[in-house]
Amino acid sequence: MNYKIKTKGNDLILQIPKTELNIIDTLDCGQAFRFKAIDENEIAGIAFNKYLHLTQNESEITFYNTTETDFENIWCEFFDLNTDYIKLKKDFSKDEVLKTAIEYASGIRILKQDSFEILISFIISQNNNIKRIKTSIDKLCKLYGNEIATDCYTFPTIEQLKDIQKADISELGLGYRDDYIVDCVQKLVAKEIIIEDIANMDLVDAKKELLKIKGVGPKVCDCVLLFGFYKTECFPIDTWIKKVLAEYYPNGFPTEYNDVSGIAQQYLFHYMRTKQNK
DNA sequence: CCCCAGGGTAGGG
DNA sequence: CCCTACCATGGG
Repeated sequence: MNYKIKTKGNDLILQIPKTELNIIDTLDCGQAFRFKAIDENEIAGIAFNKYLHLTQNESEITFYNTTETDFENIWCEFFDLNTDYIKLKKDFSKDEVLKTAIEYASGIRILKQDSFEILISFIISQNNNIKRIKTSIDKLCKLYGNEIATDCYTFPTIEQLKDIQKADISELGLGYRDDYIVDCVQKLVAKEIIIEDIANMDLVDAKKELLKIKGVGPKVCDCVLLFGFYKTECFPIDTWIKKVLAEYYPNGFPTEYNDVSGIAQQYLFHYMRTKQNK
């Protein structure tokens, strides 16, 4: 990690340019669903069973009530701080479209999130919109997670969800995705799929495992592998990326980025989805 | 009323 | 292999 940290009372300060980690763009660009922006430079939410409250200026991020131990054990990896995004973005910027998307939101990084949380979240995401995905996940956490602060709930564990039936989660408003969540939990509880093992599999086997779950197709599978297992060669193609490919890459996405195309994908996704409103 | 959303399944050709 | 109707729900 090339960035300096210091403590200030109970808070921890990370010295990093906003162009290398923008907390709002990163936490609220559709890869995570549990953070809410408070204003332009402030955001809070829950990840890895911890409540995280951040503010930011051009050169520093303040992690409120955060120990150095938690930073080193959790947040350093969570924000992918050991990857050189300056080099990545330099390579990406040889491509004009990517260059535009990166200039639009250069502080996006891929979050290394909990694989079970990502699996459930992206099953919910199918043919759905981000606002509604967040609402459903919030309800799931409130119903089955632990309250770690006032009205702040952890994402439930497999154990906490092990007995759920379709009727139990009808209030989440998932529609037909009820069955998919139940099927997923049941396969994990039965150890038909062992989620920890997927991290050590090659891509072909990992995909084969995830595709056993109802409601997991190629796109959800790629999202789970990218956001939940940091398989950066996975390039999820949703409705927005379909538009990107149709509009800007009629001859296909450049193969030279194959091993990190998933990271490039996130800049393109965010650009395409939000450029009109900014 | 319409269309759309970080798509997938089942069923038919 | 490909194609497509259908799938609940809420936001715009």
